[in-house]
Amino acid sequence: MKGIRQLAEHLHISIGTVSRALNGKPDVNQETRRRVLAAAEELGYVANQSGRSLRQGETKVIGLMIESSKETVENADNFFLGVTSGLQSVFARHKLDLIMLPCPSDEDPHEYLKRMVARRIVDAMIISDTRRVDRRIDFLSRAKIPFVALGRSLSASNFPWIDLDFEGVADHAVERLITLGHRRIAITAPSSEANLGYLFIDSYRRALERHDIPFDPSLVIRVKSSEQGGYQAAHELLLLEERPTAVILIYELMAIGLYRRLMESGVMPGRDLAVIGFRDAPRARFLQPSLSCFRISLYDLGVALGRMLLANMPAYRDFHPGGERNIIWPLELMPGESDAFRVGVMA
Amino acid sequence: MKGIRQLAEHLHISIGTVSRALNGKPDVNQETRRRVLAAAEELGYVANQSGRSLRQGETKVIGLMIESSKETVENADNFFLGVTSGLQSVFARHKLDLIMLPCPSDEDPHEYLKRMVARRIVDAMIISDTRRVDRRIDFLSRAKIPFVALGRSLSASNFPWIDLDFEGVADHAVERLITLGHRRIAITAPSSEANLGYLFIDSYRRALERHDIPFDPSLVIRVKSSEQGGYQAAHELLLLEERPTAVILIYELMAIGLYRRLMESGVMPGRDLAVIGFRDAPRARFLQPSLSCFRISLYDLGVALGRMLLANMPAYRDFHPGGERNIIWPLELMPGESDAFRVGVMA
DNA sequence: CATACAGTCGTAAACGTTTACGGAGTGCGT
DNA sequence: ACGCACTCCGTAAACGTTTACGACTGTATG
Repeated sequence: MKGIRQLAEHLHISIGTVSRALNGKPDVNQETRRRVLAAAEELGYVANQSGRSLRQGETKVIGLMIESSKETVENADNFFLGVTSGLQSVFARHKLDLIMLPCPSDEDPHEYLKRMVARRIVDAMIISDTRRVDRRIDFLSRAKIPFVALGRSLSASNFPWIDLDFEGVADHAVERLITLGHRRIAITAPSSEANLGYLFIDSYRRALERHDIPFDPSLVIRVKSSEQGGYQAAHELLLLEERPTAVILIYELMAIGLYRRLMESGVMPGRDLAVIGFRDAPRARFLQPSLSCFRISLYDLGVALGRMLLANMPAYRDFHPGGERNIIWPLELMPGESDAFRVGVMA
Repeated sequence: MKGIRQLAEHLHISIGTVSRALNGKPDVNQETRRRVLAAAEELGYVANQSGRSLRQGETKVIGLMIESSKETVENADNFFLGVTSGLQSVFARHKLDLIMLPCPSDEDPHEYLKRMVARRIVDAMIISDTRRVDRRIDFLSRAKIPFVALGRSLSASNFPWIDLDFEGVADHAVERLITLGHRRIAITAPSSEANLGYLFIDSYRRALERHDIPFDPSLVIRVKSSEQGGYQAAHELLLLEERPTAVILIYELMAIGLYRRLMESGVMPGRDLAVIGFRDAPRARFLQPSLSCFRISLYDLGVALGRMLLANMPAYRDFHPGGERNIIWPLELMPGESDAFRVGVMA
């Protein structure tokens, strides 16, 4: 099957009518439409996207840009795939397809994005891993390409984004640990320039100060968000002269390495050191001890992202009216064994 | 910047010349080309992909289809992102872009693939998670769409694929465990219909029989390839009347749940039960006990996949001559603590 | 001096769609 | 008999490129 022309010839009708029939336009006879659809099905005809989008000026494809930097590869995990299903459930209703655009690690994300957008491969964009200052946001705003960002940024004052509630997590975690008697609480932060690190630490600092606990920079451990990073974090914790009694992890799989390094020194997580983690709670439940973890529903997050994006696309705005332009995505604590003790009680 | 026409007008030359200059065609004056390139850079012109691919009949885009089924989401992990970097390093040299096509979980993979291919969004395909019988392979072969599969299949007799050396892994693992004194060796298999499970078990069975150990179906544990699946696998192992002394895991993160369940019953992995795993060795090293793991270089695998694909694309064949049409991808054992004991010695 | 040829560029067709426009046919009321 | 509204369909232009072809120079060759 070559194109709509062959299909039209096969049916002995004009190509215009075939197109209208396939696209559900009103002015076509019921019977004709039936025949066209049947023939298309039979011959396996599907409209060539290049021709269509050239004519219409839109591609019906949404891009989800992800960075395959070394660090992201190590911890991206099921994160994006989880979000993807939520996104697709929203897009499917509008016959929009979602593709993932992995930015090569040796290419500047901003250049990559520009290329993809300029080539008109997608109509709209979802970007992630936003930097503190992120040129992509200015670019997309200026170019008037609909987009949403997964992650806040200082770059533009007003653009649509959803971000995880890092502040809430840090705050909640600190409060909880303090209630359990902890006063010396360490925290891990990513070594990258992603914005989330700053927010996480800031909120941690504020929560501490609310309880008159002075902020100690040596308790902020900058390591990679991976098993290896967890191992290294534990290593650094053990070297501190005054050892903390609790640690907050920014990524749950770090607990694997952390646990190991601790045990190598005879320190038992969940008894000698409290641990609280972040993100994938189902997984955290199976650690030993199970990790107290702030859970996030990736599917729902995807749905929200999709809705917000459509609200910013003129062609779909009516289906997804208003809604907030920014969302701080809440997380839910799933208590585990890793912090289930009071300081000084067992010691 | 609208299109090539505006660019041409701005330069006071014809649109044909502009196109030739940009595309490096020979019959254009050095000085003219310089001016065109400069103007394009300045005005930020990038060719509209729809127009280009409509004319040329190719999109310069390669699709990597991944399934976001529940199970894949849970264990896909960094696997695809790792492969992706290898693929991109190959494609970059030919100005090909890679996009990931996540098949929605509620859509038939075959239908999804057909849609994507018919819409001409991509020139070629890399498919993964091949089924034992996989209609996608017949379809792509018949439609003459260049493709490679990550995973064998029984579907077509002769198509390009690369597959992990499941047989080698199972074989090697069994041999190793037998050398260490084990006679009763369990193994996990995915509950899905992916082909890898069959190969894995088949080879395991053959290796056993080579040593005159009868195959015991109750030692094949069908669980999900996730932490949860590992937990359940351990649970089932503990219920067996004659408990095995070793287990082979098809996915390394299963060890988390497995370890936990074992310890809950006072069984120490690496002392009371030997464990060997599969795939991501850096991560496995940080488990406690560290997991003996068959390592796989995702980047190199991506490079090989990319090369094989290009060898099957007429336009690029000359750059990537011959090469094997099928590759069994070797894996390397990284010994850990999880199987470092001899049966009966410590008991 | 005629011819050939290389170098450079403009012209226009083609790729596969969608869609504005208008025309053919029908039924109905005047 | 005529106009009108309505339904359905065909025609052709347009989207932004690439590229075959031919035209036009200037230079070398016979």
